[in-house]
Amino acid sequence: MAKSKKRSDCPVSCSLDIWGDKWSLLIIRDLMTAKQCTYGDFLKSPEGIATNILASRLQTLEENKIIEKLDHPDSKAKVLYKLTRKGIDLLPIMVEINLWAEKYFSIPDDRKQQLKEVKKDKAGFIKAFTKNLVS
Amino acid sequence: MAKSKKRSDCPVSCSLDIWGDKWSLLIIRDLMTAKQCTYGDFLKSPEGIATNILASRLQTLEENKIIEKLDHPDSKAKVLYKLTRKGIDLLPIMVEINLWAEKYFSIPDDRKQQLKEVKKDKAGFIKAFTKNLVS
DNA sequence: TAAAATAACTTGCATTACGAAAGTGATTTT
DNA sequence: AAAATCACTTTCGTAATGCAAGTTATTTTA
Repeated sequence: MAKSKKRSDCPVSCSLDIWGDKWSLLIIRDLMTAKQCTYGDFLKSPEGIATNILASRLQTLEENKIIEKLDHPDSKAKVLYKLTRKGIDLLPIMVEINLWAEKYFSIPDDRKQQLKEVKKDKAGFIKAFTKNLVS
Repeated sequence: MAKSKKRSDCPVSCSLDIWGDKWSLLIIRDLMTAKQCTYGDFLKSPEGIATNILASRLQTLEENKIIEKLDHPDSKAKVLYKLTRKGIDLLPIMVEINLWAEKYFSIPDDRKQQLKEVKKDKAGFIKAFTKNLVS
């Protein structure tokens, strides 16, 4: 896979160069909800990512230090993926995406419930959630 | 262009179905900084979007009510694009992207200056900036 | 302990999207 | 009246996507 050079110095452009596609943020979403995922876990998500696309995105995200690979404690056949601090710091973006989507789409009830908490104290939620992911 | 059906009920997935690509958020960025843009204005941005891609993205964003077309007051040959309220409400996401990028990339000095203000009072900044865009 | 299953990918191939360049038609300027 | 501008559209080569099947290493089952 060719390394795409950055299109400009704009922070938005630089960010999109890494995770600006239809799949990367879903991988990151999975890692925020589950903390650690195997390759197979990602495949179970409802959007149904193809195996080759998943492998390609995991590689790009790893190259950009958004995620990292770990040995699975129980089995040499499995691999664990988790967010780095850089990846965890995407949480505020993820939260705002959820809030925007809640305003303009109909979203699942369990998500709505969680967002109720978020709106009560956004900074507090981010801090607590981040702390949980970091540990 | 085929209308892509949504991949799941996840708010993140639904959002990415609309603007999850390398260009859409750059168009939105341009509209946030300039308030109104012509087709030619978008082409002037440093990332260098191709004309056919621009036309395609503008159409998708318009279909999804993120932007709208206006008649140009000075000329029948020109078209003005601006954000709808739904598009303006992407501002918090845009702000968080900028903050994340500032932390992990080196970004232009003028952007850094603006982000200093943001960090002083995020909610206040969003409110004021939104008000400016809405008017 | 040999065979089947699981896990994490990789490969092949058809379809779709992207990107660069040139072209079109409606205005607008010279 | 001719040239330029504006907002696209078209063409076409290349790259990315998506589906299915295949591969290799490791585990589990019979």
